Amino acid sequence: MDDGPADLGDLLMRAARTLRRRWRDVLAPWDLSPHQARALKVVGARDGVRLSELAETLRIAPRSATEVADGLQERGLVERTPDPDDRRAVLLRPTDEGRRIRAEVDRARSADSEELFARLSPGDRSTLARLLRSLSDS
Amino acid sequence: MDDGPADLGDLLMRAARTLRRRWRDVLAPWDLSPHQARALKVVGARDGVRLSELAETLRIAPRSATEVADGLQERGLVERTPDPDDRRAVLLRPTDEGRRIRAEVDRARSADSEELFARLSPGDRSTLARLLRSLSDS
DNA sequence: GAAAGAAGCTGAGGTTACCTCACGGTGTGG
DNA sequence: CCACACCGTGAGGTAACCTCAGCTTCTTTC
Repeated sequence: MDDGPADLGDLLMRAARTLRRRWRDVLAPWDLSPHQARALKVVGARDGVRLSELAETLRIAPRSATEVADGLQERGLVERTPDPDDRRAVLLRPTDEGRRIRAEVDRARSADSEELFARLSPGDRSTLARLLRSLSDS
Repeated sequence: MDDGPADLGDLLMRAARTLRRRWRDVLAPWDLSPHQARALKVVGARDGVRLSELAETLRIAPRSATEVADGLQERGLVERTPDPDDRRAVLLRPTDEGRRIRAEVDRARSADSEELFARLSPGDRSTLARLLRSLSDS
């Protein structure tokens, strides 16, 4: 009942938590962790992504990217192929199944996002976008 | 350089990540995890907090609250005292040191928060507060 | 005024998602 | 061609969660 936190930081965190929880729920049917979903999206985005690129994009250590890739590969969503240009490197690319799942998840997520932000008027939404944009990163 | 994500959900997450990272940095001097800091704040808020209350406030399992409390107790920031009204229960209360640290952290955090949100005009700040509030939880 | 059950905390042990370090295979600049 | 940097991954560790079981203590119910 106390909608207490007058502090903007708290409010931002709280809203983010709501969104994160929702996203987790949205993802549940596919049994993907948020990170895996994000990785799948990255891998699907352009064709052939190096582990190191994935690590950088996800902002995790290279070793951890290996693990995320393992998880996705076990589920048959991505496959590892050698990089023809650099035999040290491995390229990740989505399988057909991976592409399909990626599309489904994308759809579900944006539908959910729509639903959440439907609480705001269009004007409010664009205001929010502007404000959040100016807060991101330095 | 790509301020790419047109999606409000992404923007919100991104802003939250910025804030979270900052908060972690702010906390670093005291070697406290975000959760510990939050717990310390809760314990300091009203005098004598049960483990179970702490768990509920932090939205973690009771067992996990025990661990958070352990951590804080090891650092000498809180102490466990038996609840006079219910001998099953344990009350957490801050030590003097705990109170001191709590105040310092509070100050540092709100200073940092100020600094971040200073990018926005006062009007924008209150608009943001309103919008975030309406997004929180259901 | 017991006896049954619920509630409070914690020990034991597991999971997840990270990490660092070391290593073998591979490119690259002097 | 050689020293060095870089790629992915095995090994092993940590932090922060979790569930389940167990002990102690209320509370309710007959």
